[in-house]
Formats: sequence, structure tokens, C-alpha cells
Amino acid sequence: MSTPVTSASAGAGFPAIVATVDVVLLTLLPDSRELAVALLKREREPFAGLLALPGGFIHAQDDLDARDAAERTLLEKTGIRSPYLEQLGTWSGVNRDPRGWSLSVVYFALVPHEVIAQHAGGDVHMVSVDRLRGLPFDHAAIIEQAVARVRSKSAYSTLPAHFCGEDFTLAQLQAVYEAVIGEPLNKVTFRARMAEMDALDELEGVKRSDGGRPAQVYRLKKTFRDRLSLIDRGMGRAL
Amino acid sequence: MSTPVTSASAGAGFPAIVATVDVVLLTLLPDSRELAVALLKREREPFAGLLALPGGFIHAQDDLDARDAAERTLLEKTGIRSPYLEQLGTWSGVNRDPRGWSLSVVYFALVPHEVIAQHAGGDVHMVSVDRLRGLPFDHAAIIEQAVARVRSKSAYSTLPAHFCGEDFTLAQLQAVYEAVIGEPLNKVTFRARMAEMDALDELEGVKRSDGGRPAQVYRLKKTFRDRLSLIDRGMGRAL
DNA sequence: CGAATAGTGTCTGTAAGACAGTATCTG
DNA sequence: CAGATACTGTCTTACAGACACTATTCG
Repeated sequence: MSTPVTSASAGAGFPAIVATVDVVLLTLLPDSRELAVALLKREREPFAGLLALPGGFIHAQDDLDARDAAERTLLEKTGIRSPYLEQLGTWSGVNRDPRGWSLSVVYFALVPHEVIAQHAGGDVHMVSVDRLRGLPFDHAAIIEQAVARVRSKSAYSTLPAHFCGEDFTLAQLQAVYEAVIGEPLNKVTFRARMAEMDALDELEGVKRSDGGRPAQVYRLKKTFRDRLSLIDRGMGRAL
Repeated sequence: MSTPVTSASAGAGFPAIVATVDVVLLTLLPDSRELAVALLKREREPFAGLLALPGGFIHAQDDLDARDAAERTLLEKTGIRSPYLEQLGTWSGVNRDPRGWSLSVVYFALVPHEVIAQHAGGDVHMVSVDRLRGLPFDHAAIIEQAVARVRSKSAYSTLPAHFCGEDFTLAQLQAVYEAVIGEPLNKVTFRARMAEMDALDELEGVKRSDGGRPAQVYRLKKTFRDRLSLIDRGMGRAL
């Protein structure tokens, strides 16, 4: 059972807790166009040998904040830096870890598949989110919520663009949106929405052909590399 | 400065941290129809005497999880239980508390004004979210984010219904939505959306008059007392 | 019966989606 | 020039909002 810990630093009598961060690193598999999550084989007990989310302890002496700890953990465990990193939520309680009460601040990241191919260590396993089984702790619930968040936010933001490489055509981007959302989109409407969000830079003169007429190449504006542009559906339209 | 703490319970070598919960308790002021947040005068240093969010330490030996700690803290500090309590996020880092590194899991709650009038202790101050000043720690940023979340979610969910008393007419509910969102809504569209969300029970035969023809009285379905019903804007419509 | 509020039907403008036409490249 | 893909214009349909009309109660 867990018992309270007295902080030596912040004065006597303050209950202390073991706090960790976990990162849900997502990508789109290039062939099947499925969402996949990065998992690592656990070295230690509990659940040694099982695939789990990359995570680690928050080190108050080193990490400026939990986000900082998440970036550090992601880099140390997978070799990857993600410009986009969003807090998903915090999971805590006495039942999530057999060692006792624990708390984990969870972030999620989106990177193009090429980044994983180039930078990730060989011990990083990308597993389709539809074929997860036997995950330790509450990692299944965490991943489920991350996927739900990505899918729902994708419908009205630039989020899926983070699955694309640096440069892309509108047709490629639309295909990514369709893969994430899971249904086909109207080409005219898609282009109108992208224009409305005003988050893409047109690379002047740069075209890319896929067998036919070369398409204009775009790039996500610098401003939106680490944040999203959202569609404004003025409250009037919503209710 | 904060230094790491060694947990006595979870084995040697695990860094520990002081973790707290804070609650953003919101209501609609009855007269001005403004959003207001519950604040308490701080008894102790730092920032003794300033108005701050109700909060407290997570006690791993007593609290099942952080949500449990938030419910307990809210009840102890304000005398209020809120059926609706949603995690807003976690704030952490070395700069938010002069005593050093800290982490707070923040929840927000929505209750009708009458609940506060009846159950809240006299030391609970309801302050309009547009007239906040001199808040300690990062409480200003936390409240700002809570208000933004409530406003944006209100446009496509049953969230504002939690500001109403148990029973209400559609006209009353619409007025609450308009107060939260900050703009007038179309009566026909509002009623269509409410029907679509299918979250209200019609109290058969119960009518309430406000000087003219008595209106049908409704009540939030039990299912949606502690969760939301969302409008389905099928992804097709969104992008 | 008049005032006041509840609830609904109709009309109109706007926006989304289907479709097809034009444009521009490769081989 | 044929094939393939990019891009854009038009038409149709559906929904949101404005407006007004009917309904029901109170004084």
C-alpha cells in the first residue's frame, strides 16, 4: 500500500506523491493509412516485457514543468522531438499501478511517419490503434482517449497536417484528413476550409506531380507548427 | 528551491512531488447574468489574504484519485457538491509557486446560483470572471482557460443546463445559453438543437407561467447529470 | 377582451455537396 | 495526342435564421 511521504524540501507535513509523464506518440502508417501509436517494451517490473507507452518520472530538479518532462522523456525513450505536443489529461489513483497510488500527466504528439523511420530507435514499436491488446496499467484507456481527441479535433483544425511531411499538396493533405476522420471529404469544401483556416503557406513555383498535372505544394505556416488553427463556426451556427 | 523527495513507500530512488487539486467553481449571477467564479481568502502564506481558487493537497492515503481529492476539497472548502465535475488540465512547474516546484490538477464545476446561496459558507466569494484582479499563483490563467472551455463547449452541448435549477422552461434555458455564450440565439434553432441532443425530460402536465401562457417544464435527464450530451455535427458537415 | 408569453409554420438567403467541365502536366 | 491528375464553375438541395402567426393563460 502507498503511504504518504513527507517532502524534505517544501517543509514538513506536505504529502508527496510519485508523479510521471506518459506520451502518446501517434502517426499514420504509410501503407494502410491507419493511426498507430508508439510503444516500448518494458524493461522492469511491473509488467516487464509488455509493450507500453513511453513514460518516466518527473524530476523537479531538472524539468521546468511537466511538459518539459514529457519532451525529455519522449526524446530519451524514442529519439523523437515533436513540435506539436498537447496535454491530454492526468490519470491518477490507487488502482492504476500495482505498486500503489500514482499520478501521470499524459501528453500526445503527432509526427509524420518519416520522422519515426529516421529518428526512432529500433525498440520503438508502431502498433495500429485498432490492434492493441494486453496493454499494462490504464494505457489502453489513455490511448483510446488520445485517439478520440485527435479524431474529433481533426474535423475543425489543422491537427492532421502534423502527420504530413514538411511539404505536401492539397490532395495529399486531404487524404490524410480522410484517413484520420475515417470518411471521404468533399474536395471543394475541403479546400474552402483550408483557405478559411489560413494556416498554409503556398510554396511559390513549387509543384509536385503524381502522374498528371503537377499540384501546388504547401507547407504549414510557422505559427501553426506547435499550435492549431481552428475553424471558426461562430456560435450562431453551432446553436 | 525544491529538491527531490524520496518516497518512503514506493521504494527508494523514486522522485516525489507535492501535488494539489484546485477547483474552478462557476455559476451565473442571477441579476447580471454574468459568469462568476468561487474564490476563498487565503489564510496562510504565501499570498495570505488574497482571494484564490479553493484547493488542497492530494492525500494518497485518503483520496482514491485526483478527482476524489477535488470533490473532497470542494466540499470541505465551500460546502458544495457538484454533480458535474470535469478535469480542466494540469498546471505544473517551478515558477508557479514561490515555494518551488508544484503540480496542480485542476477541475471545474458548474452549479446553479441557488446551490451556492444555500450551501456555500460565508467565506465563499463569487466574483465575476470579467472583474478578476490580483489573483495569486497562475490562478488567473487557470480561470481564463476554464471560462474559455465552458464558453466553447456550451455551443454544442448540454453544459449550460448545469447552471439552471433542477426544473426549467426552454425560455429560461435559452436565456442561460445566451448569457454563457454571450450572444442571442434563434428560438427555433435552439429548440431544434435541444430536441436533437435528446437530453431533457418533459415533466408531463407541469407548466410554469411568467405572466403569459404557461410553458412546459423540463429537467435534465439523469444520464446527463454528470456528463454531457453533445451535438453530432457528423464529420461531413465539419470539414 | 387585452396583454403577455409559449410554441410553430412559412419564407428566404446562404452554404454545402455532387457533378462535370476546364487546365496543365507526362509519356 | 492520350491519359492522368489539378483545379474551378455551376446547379441542386438542405438547413439556419428572420418573421409572423396561432395558442394559451392571467388580470
